Amino acid sequence: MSTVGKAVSLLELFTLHEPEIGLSELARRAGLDKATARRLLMALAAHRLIEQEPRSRRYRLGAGLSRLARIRDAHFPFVRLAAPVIRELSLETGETVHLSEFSAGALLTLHVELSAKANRVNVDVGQVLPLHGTASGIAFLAASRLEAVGAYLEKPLQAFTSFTMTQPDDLVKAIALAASRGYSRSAQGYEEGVHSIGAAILGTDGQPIGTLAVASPVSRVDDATAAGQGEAAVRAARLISARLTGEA
Amino acid sequence: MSTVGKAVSLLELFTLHEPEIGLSELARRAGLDKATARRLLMALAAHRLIEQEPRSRRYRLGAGLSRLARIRDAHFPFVRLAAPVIRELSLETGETVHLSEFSAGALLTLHVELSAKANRVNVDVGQVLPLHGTASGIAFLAASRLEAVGAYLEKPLQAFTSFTMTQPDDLVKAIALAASRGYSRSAQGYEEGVHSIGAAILGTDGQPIGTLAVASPVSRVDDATAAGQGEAAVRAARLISARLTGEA
DNA sequence: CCCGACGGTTCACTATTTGAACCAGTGTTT
DNA sequence: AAACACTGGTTCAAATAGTGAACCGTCGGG
Repeated sequence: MSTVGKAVSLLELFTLHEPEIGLSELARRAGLDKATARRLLMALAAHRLIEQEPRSRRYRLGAGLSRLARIRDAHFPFVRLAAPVIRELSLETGETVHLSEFSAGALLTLHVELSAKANRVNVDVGQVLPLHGTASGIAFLAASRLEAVGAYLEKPLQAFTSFTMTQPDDLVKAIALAASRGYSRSAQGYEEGVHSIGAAILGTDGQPIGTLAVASPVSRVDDATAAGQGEAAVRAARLISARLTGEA
Repeated sequence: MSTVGKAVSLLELFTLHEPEIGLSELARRAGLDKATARRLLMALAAHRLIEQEPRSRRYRLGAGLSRLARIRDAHFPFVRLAAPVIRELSLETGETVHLSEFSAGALLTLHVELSAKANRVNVDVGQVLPLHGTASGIAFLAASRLEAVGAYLEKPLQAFTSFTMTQPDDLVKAIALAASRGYSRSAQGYEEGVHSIGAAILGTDGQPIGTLAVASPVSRVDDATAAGQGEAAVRAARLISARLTGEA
């Protein structure tokens, strides 16, 4: 791997649950030598992508990231515009709702609004979702150009659970159904016990740029509930699309 | 420079005003070979810190940055908590107000709320402010521990304008005055024609973590105006500090 | 139809990165 | 209090990864 890749993978070790990590631990998890990890951290720190807590000497993500993200968000205010709609949808459905952006062949989870219920689905910001096997992915493919779908189906489809669709034919049917309904439905295709309803969010050129999904425990969802969530998800996705393109 | 440093400096070429740049332009500005720049961009793109617009083939900052920034902000919600207060202060004073975070020996501008007036001070997100020579810096030093101030004064002080304080003695006096008043005042110490009032924002341990500053054209500020801005800045800074530490 | 941009690729050369072994400090266990 | 097991941090010869001049093909004016 390139040294740049190694440096970035150090950044990716930090999570919402573990925002500060020590040198040895970082080196261990990244599979790097301590000396190497430190040199990379110092290089990142010089540009403020990493900061070191002076007292504990532990490392954390730096202010430079906030800065760069602000530049990106100003140009492409996806999360900023979508967040309130996601929140509203979560309150309306009572379920966890997450927002993903398409990036490098997969969906990257950018924002999550958790259900208030005790029995809820937990999703982490940063989780990478495959296009097949998740409701978000199916919804995304259903809104994509046919050639993009074809290219994706060329590659082998990894199974994540025993429910994951791995046959291109099955996937094509699911995509067609999602296209006709406007939303996708998927149960346990990526994680056991999770039911999801997904809808695509479109950019200015009409191409999908991301998705939102309502995620519930399978036990809580029947066909009628799913249909209701679907309608709500489509409305929310359309609202975000409209705001992105400057309407409303 | 390390390859990591080069890669990050590519990221830093993107600004609010120029959020998409082509390969040759990036290489030129970073002082890198085209082949090198491309390899670094690919490494960054693999981790979604960079994206490439498929049509124009130009590069832009990637979704991975939003993700990492969200992790940082969740741990350390500085901008999120401060932004509304900054906005309020800008409306109240009618002037540009900017928020900075201390990082690696300097203040990094994270957020700006511009004045509605035609004749206003413009500040860019990402601008790095020195501790001496800016109202923000003086306010920060005034809230810092004495040993930190001493260490900073050891190093030579660069002059940015003919008004920049470069004598440690002068700086000590300015810091003492700021400490007694609660806010700092600086005219044209960093940029010609700009008058600023700064106030420090304190973290949970009582140590300063950043500043806010009201920036006006010098022509618009007399002593009474400055005093008013100072009081307002202190109130705003205290409010942000309180919110950071969980109060209010 | 040429010219000069552009994005992208190749490969011999070389400079940067690597990691085992080494400190020093700290807190726990014996 | 001595031994231990961690931690963060440093060094330098060996090896790997990075570099850039020269090369495509393409695009858009003049």
